Amino acid sequence: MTTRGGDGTATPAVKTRKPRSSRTGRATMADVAERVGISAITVSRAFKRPELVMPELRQRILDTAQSMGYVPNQAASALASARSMTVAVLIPSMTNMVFVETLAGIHDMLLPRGYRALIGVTHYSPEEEERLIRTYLQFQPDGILLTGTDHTAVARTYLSALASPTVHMMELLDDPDSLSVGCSQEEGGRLMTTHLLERGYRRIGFVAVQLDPRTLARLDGYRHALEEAGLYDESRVWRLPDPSSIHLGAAMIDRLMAENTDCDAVFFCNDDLAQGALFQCQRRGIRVPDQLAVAGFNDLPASAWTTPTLTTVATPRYAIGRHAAAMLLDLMDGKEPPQRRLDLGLTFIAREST
Amino acid sequence: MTTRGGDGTATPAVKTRKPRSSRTGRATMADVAERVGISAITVSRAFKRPELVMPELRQRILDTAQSMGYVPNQAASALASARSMTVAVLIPSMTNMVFVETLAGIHDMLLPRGYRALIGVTHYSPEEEERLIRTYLQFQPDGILLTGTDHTAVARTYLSALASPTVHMMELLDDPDSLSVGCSQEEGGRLMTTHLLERGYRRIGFVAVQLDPRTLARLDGYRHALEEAGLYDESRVWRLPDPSSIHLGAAMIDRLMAENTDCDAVFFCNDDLAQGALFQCQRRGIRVPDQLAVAGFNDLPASAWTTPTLTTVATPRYAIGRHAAAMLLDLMDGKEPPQRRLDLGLTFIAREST
DNA sequence: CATAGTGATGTTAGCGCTATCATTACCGGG
DNA sequence: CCCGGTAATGATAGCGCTAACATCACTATG
Repeated sequence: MTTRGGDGTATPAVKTRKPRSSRTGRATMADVAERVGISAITVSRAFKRPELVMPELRQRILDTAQSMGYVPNQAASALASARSMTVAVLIPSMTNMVFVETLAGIHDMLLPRGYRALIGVTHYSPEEEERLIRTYLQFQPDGILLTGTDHTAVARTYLSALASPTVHMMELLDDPDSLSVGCSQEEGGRLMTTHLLERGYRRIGFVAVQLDPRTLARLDGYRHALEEAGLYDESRVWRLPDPSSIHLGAAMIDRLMAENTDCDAVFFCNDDLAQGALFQCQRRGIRVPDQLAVAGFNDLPASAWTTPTLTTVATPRYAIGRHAAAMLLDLMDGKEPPQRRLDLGLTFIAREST
Repeated sequence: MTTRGGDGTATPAVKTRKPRSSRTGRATMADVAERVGISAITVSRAFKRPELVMPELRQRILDTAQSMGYVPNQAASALASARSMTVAVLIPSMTNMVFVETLAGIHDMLLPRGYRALIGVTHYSPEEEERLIRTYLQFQPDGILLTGTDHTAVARTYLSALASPTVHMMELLDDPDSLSVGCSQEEGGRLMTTHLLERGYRRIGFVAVQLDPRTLARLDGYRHALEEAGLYDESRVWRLPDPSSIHLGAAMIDRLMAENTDCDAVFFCNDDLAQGALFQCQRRGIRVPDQLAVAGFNDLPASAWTTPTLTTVATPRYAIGRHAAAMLLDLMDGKEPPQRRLDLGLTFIAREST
């Protein structure tokens, strides 16, 4: 007495097992197993838990698989095991070397452990980030790496509800429930400003572009340092929402000259801008640092080679990527990482431009 | 009379449906269907084929899914439909802007069509590329984008056997079975060399680094142009396997000076090197282009700002990414692309350094 | 020499979704 | 009023793999 309709299909038929090669034409685990004369699970183990299979048999399985052009199906594996071996990584930009180097650190830590990174670019927009989180959650990532700490409310809901381990990179979070690896952008801004003060500059300007949270934190550091010295002047701060570029840095020099600024030093929120500024100063015959000091942030490769070389603050982005990935690996293994908030510090680099 | 052993399990039992939330704690399609009071397949259709579901029902499904925090499981979808909606993209380097911009073009074309890119970095090694192809084939990508045309024999076997549509980027292939989008690197080398000859330079050097096929093709173009002019001299060619960098370009200037070269112009195989060379010339007081002309390749952003500005050849890498992705989309739709070999050309840019 | 232990392999069931076919309701035309 | 056609939804059966348990052969132990 089954719920199905009586005898239905005359007889269950010969159960046409036609294992050889799936729909897609690719060989399956069952095909390999049949050829070797064993069961599929042993093939699975030969790949995933080699120590459980006798060496000679294992070798025979691998050889056969190779000769049949067998490639494991990751989707089937992920479905059956509930582990995608994938980490979603969201960064604001791919044309900014800072994030690319962070990615390199992440890759170098994840790949040897068998994890793959799924990279998404948010273009500095929390809304786009939310959209990407939604998309990438479909891949059931075993972990998530996010840049920065400003996410939309909906994004936060997704992340907490689905409870994939998540680590925030670049900025540091004080919330004890969250994990973060980075450095204090505010301290970086303060460090540079203090240096400029020590060098005797008194009318220090600041150029902020993109206006992402990290840029604004640097601006805060700059402001605090100048306020403490009683030298902060809002009129020496330029805020532009445009994306950063060498071109924009050069244009800012033109603008400062046109506005007849009284600045004796300008702190650009990153090295791209500062390099553009140096190039334009050279073009216009503005003597750096005598007439105008120029400072940057991040320490890009070219900054050690411009004329004059650029004073800047080096950020440990490769290390940030590595450590964030390492922290995530701990979490994915169910281990508690040594620290939930890892400050990797900054390195101030004094060069000729100040 | 079934092949299975008689009545076996006493009665088919209550078929313990415990649908609410899967192993992973996430809501499944069945959960959403149950809540709405419909069958799972309709939920599937509401997401994938919305035109097949009545608008009000569809809205009710989407709302319910949203409220339950339902996220489709991509692995299950891929397994059932044999479509991963994923494209594997292999590039040689991520710190080289050229490839990053290619990636941007690929993304911009694929994402709106619902495809995701799985990015792999080969570090200019065909062996590493082969390894990555093997790894990424596990994801059953619906298409593959490769950089360049030199792949290992094994890699070729994988690609032809598994027959995922594949497009080669950057270089052009003459093989009518393969698809490629790019520009002629050889022509680029020839273009620049011809320009230098026209400017009156007669002792033109060439610095090749990394020694990847594209660099060597540029070198070929340089050699052919000089041979035609009867001015080729092997002693003016420097070949270094090192990765490209500003630092190396600067070091090459030192080396040329130390070797007391008679070159009146040097064609660097890319802009990074050429920029480093310009920086170092400035440092050492070598007048460019009077004393020594400097030329690059690729047209990076900074090349328009150095002192002097850099003569170079602009490569259409963003367009290459876009067109390669478009070609792949055609193939994945089963359509034959308009052309199997797409030359996007090059733009010669004369500036102050020559 | 019975027994528990260990190592190697197999059986079964089901992950969450979609292809395929089936079903149902409703429509207009002859 | 029957019929075929269409639009909307459902039932069933897997996709290819692995978790969990089962089995079997062999070894060490008292």
